[in-house]
Amino acid sequence: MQTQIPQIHADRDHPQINRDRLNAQQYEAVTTVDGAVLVVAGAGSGKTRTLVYRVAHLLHSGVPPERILLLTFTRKASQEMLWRAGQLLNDSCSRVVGGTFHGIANMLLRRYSASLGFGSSFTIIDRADAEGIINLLKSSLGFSGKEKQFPSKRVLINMISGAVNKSRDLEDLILEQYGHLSEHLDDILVLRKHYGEFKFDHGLMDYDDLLVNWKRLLEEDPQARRDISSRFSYIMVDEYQDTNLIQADIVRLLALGHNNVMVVGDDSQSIYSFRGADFYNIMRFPKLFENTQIVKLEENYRSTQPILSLTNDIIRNSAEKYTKTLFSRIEGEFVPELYSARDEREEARFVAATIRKLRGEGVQLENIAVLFRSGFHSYKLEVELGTHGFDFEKRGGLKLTEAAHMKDVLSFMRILVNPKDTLSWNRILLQLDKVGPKTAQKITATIAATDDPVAALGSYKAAPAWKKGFEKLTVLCRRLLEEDRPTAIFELVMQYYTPLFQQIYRDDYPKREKDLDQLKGIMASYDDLQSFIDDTTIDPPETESEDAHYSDRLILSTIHSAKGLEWQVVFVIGLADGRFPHAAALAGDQWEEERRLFYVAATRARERLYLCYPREMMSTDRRFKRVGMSPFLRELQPGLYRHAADGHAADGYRSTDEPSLRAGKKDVAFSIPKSRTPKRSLDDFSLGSKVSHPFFGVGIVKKLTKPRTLDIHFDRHGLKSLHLDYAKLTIL
DNA sequence: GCGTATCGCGTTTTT
DNA sequence: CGCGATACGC
Repeated sequence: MQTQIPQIHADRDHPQINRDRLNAQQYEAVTTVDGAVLVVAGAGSGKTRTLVYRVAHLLHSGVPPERILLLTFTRKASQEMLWRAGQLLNDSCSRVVGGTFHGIANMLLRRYSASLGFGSSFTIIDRADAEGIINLLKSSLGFSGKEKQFPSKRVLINMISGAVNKSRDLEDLILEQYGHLSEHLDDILVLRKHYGEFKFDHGLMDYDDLLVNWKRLLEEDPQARRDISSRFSYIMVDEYQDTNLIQADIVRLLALGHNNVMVVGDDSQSIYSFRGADFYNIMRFPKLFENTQIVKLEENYRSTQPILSLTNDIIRNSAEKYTKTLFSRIEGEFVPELYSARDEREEARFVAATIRKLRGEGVQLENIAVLFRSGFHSYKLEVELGTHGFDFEKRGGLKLTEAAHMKDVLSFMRILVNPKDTLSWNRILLQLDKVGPKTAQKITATIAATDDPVAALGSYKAAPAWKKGFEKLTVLCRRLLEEDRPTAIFELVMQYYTPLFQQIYRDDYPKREKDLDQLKGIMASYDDLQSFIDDTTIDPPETESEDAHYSDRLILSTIHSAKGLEWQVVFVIGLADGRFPHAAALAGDQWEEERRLFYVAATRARERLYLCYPREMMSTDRRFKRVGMSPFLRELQPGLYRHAADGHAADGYRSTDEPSLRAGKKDVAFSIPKSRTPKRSLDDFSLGSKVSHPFFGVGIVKKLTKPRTLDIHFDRHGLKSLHLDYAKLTIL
């Protein structure tokens, strides 16, 4: 390992680069202008900084800004980077093209729509549209009987989100994530086929379609490919471990003419495989591009050494290809603390009390974050913080535009942009009193069959019960067609929608009203509807409370939403068995991903890290159930953390029933499933043997069917066909 | 057949 | 809280 930072005095570059420090590896990455570069960088090792400096360097070397393409995970990230690069150059980087794969895809597809065989009026759908699609598909296909157990919505959300793509097929996904649902595979395949047709007929595009069509454009239209790859002669990709195979292909195709690609990533921070991301893209990169230069960044500039020692231990067992040993020269006497709480409420109290103490020591609230695996894990804490008067902001969970009332309003904008958008028509019609799924379906079918939806709407004969409301809608649509200013459209829609809104959400409409106000503000900054619609689906705005500019607030966030960020103090809560890793995570790849998720959480901390878990949690039948600490905590070496010294905390811990912690490494094998596929053989199960499944409960083995599949009759759930590699079965 | 009110139950992660 | 099942009313 290198022991000294070679200080680069970049005199031959520009003076601004001098001000900040770059180590030798970063400098190498920044200044390599030609050819493919893979930067494998650990957490907190200056990935962003490397990209920022590279943009600055390219511009300084005379590369025209519009020839640089910066692809990041969120649009915010690219804006932030370009802003920083601009600071470095005392200049603006606004002409550098930066954004997400999906955002850039959208931009290009609008421009080249002619050569792709679909009209330019398409609307983009997200997971919140899944329900509407399911309803329309179900009624038009007449799925019958079986749909009680039919996991259509979950699976459909996966399709929309791009977890299913050409390279990672639906069948694999079902087996991996819904092993016990494999009996529905045929139904799901039928659903998928019709879903594809449905989208095409109604000008809808999901996340995967954006990428697939971008790739098609590059592959099938040589002229477009040449245009695009000569337009962007320097490609940079951040968070490369979160790209899927289609994205990797797009990068390859983009660089076909020049090979100037730099990707930055960390295989041990790959946490998005459920969405189709494949971190092997990092391993494949050198094969894709000849003479790839590999740069490793191993110094961590974020965390103190005690924190780093612990986080290194978290990933010690995971099988990573690019082994990095992170080190830090930031000293710190604070050793990460483990707090074992009696229950969730006490865990919340500990967090609140510790935060209060930290504030007393002068730590600003905005420098503290509480992270957790799933959105609802913070409910108890939110209550607790509320009573203590702490101001907090929650990240993760529903996006602003995914809320029902937002979708309602946006539907009007969407039909104006894309009159074929049956999904939005359906939503609008459902708002009417006495109009349900069936009626809405009939009307949308009529509308879809004509070229002039509004005329069709006008001549549709309404039943007396909902005639009045329907006529109002027709009038609104006519008036909307005469407007093209977004703000005017918003006003018209609100005039119509407000009474309905107050009726539909009469219990809590005041709260939702604020969101609508916010939408008005956002719309005012656009002058055409199309780009407004695209932006809000691809990159939904955050929900903002009234005092958004008052920034001294605690952050509560899912770990996924905390990616790439850092705080002085980080609490990770809910580190209990069954909660983290998520109960449905299977041994093997999914288990490893959960471990990396924990790694990502812990590496967000600069100075202080608190790991907390409750020993008792509410289980499904409203009873309290004792739970142990997360297996990921149990496998840590005891010397790397200490127990929170806070009053009753220590006592609470001593009395627990978890000897494995004190015993340390010795007991590790006990709690961790053998990694990769736990090969259990069929021989272990004989006909008639009694087994237990975490969800279905107790059952009897009835039949051995396919190679590794069992038919089991469960007392409470009937006959299920389970795959040995995926179902968590215990022999009783 | 369709729409609506109500109760009870379970909640992964998201560009 | 949001969603599914269920019962009731037109």
